[in-house]
Amino acid sequence: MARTPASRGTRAATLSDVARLAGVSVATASKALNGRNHVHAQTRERVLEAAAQLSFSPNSLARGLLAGRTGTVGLLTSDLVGRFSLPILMGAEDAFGAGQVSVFLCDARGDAIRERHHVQALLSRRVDGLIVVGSSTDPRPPLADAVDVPVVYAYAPSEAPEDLSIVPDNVNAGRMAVEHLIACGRTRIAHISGDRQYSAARDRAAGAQAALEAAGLALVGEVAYGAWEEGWGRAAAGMLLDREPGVDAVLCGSDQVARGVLDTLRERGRRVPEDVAVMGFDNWDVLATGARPQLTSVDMNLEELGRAAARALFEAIDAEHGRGVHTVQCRVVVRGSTASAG
Amino acid sequence: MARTPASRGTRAATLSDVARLAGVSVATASKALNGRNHVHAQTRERVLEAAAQLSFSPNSLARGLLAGRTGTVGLLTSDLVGRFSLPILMGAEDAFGAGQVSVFLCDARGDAIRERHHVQALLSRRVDGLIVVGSSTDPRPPLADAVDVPVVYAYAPSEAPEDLSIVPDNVNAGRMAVEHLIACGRTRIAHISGDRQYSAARDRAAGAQAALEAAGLALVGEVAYGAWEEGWGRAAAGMLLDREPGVDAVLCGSDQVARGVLDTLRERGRRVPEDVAVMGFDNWDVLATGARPQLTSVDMNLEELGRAAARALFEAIDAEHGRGVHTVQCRVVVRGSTASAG
DNA sequence: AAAGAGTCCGAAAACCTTTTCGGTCATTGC
DNA sequence: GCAATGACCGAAAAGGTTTTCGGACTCTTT
Repeated sequence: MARTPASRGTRAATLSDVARLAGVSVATASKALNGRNHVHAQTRERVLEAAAQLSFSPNSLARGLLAGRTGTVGLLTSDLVGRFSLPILMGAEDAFGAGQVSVFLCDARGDAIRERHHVQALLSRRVDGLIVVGSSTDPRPPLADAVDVPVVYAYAPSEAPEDLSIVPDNVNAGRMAVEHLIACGRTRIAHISGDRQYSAARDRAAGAQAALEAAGLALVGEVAYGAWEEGWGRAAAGMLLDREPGVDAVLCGSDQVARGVLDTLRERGRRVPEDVAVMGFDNWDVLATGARPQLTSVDMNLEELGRAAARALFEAIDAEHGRGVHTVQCRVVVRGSTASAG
Repeated sequence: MARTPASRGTRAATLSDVARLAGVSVATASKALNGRNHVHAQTRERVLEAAAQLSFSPNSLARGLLAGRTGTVGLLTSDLVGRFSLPILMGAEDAFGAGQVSVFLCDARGDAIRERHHVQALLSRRVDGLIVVGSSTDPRPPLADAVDVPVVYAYAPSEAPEDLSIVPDNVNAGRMAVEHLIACGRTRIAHISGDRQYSAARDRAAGAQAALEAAGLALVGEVAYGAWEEGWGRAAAGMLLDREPGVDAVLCGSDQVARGVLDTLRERGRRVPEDVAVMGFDNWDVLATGARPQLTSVDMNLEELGRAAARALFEAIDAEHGRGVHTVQCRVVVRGSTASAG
């Protein structure tokens, strides 16, 4: 006999089946399985045994329908392929997965139409909350639809100030980077960054310059904005060495840029870190640990950001909705490219 | 008044609300909204209007409870952080998202206990099917629990031959790579690969050697197994040049290894591709396009693999369950590192 | 004008679980 | 022995949707 969908295995056991096998009513079975009041120990034992025998698993749909809560949340990303969504997603999944919450994953591909479609689908599935993950740290418009569940924006803050957003602290990241270079004894520090259109680039530069001023120093040359690519790093490093041969540290806007800078320094015969220290941002493992020497980088703690977003959503579901933009701190991961100058 | 969870917004509108506003019964409202038989056009219009006014969105829980189908699937990955799960996940999400299916994402972190926990949770949510994504192409044990919904294994095949698995064709990938190098006029081809423990490394090497034999050639030296790291590529390339100075092409086990090989070739004064052609596997964009010259690489079409897994799951849900291991073809992405030797 | 056909709508059951409330039984104290 | 109490169990409703079936109404045909 062909295995049609209807006949695939025996239909999952229901509470009625368990109750019948245990010789009790469904009400008693429910109470026994949920550890509720006033069930005789012996009866409970019978019910548990029956449930195990039928490998009973309560239907979450029915439960959710009744309770008005589903124990699910939606994770709406606009750019799954990107480097930054993933760790955030990991952290969120981590924080939720520890409890009883399951995560719906949706990728809007940066398309507003698709985003609305996904939001509608999630609402129809009665998610308890929503996390919206952006693909850059630039603010994004809030969700188009009116949603009656809590929403937390992660990485990219919402443009609406009354929304709750959790973002990395790029300004402080720039500050910490420069402070590390200064602690390594560097004083002639240049900054080769990525695309100026990105607030991440501007914020990091602002933080870096603030730290320099605080130390009574100034940047060597201007901030060199360009692209988030190795090729830009190579080219910009060449120009920098031509114009400012005395530079003793290069802070790079990303690890990709830093890889390019390292290449050019090597070719020009500058030793790293003895002659010039190099730092990146993002702590992208494959780039940072494959470099020669291994690359010191600022980690944005994205996984922690994801966990923070999940926690914030929990709180918003259970009680009051938080507001405004919160930041997650970053940290410097020290590797060979910034060993202290003897 | 404090906004308690109960008072957050007005409770979502139900079909009864719509029916009442339209002045019809819930049955009629349901039929009108679902385009069913025998509803007067004018009545339907009234219902649609009422639904729009209340921004009614049908409760998927109730629908799923009744239909026995939820329109959800579980995506169980063992290694979300890894490079390979993500595109597969993208492709699957893509194929599902086009329809009416939502995806539950779970990361088991490579832990069997956690995996069982997630499977139980997914079954309790009555998913219609399951995709299990491995973190390497080595076979993995099948799911521990008996599941009464279709399961498709992606990337890592199941050890059980009666399960349905969809994997990249690594043997053919190796073959295609060597054929490309031969087409570029190379005859003295060496192979520097990654960790021998991985079947991906062994399969690619086997395919490469088969293609060489078919062309009446032989590998220069032995296959150099090592680690999936740039450092190994640099070291192995050094040894290779010492032992086999006449080599005119290096096939690398991954793009990371290839980056290391490129570095050493440059330092030894070998021009790429004029003197030595270099190829990688994986087509990891950030590594391949950042290299000098840009790196020719074999793309495993992982996103297509994810789509194929989703399609296979669709079929298994609707009808008969397929069996055995299916492969997805890969393709060579040509860049500067293998330009034809004049 | 009556019968038949066709069109449209509504009542009710089904899906599965949880919770409330009432009922049964035994036990205990007087 | 009787009433009160407590322990345990079961009936029923609720949650929102879809579907089936029967009923009511209208229009056409003879």
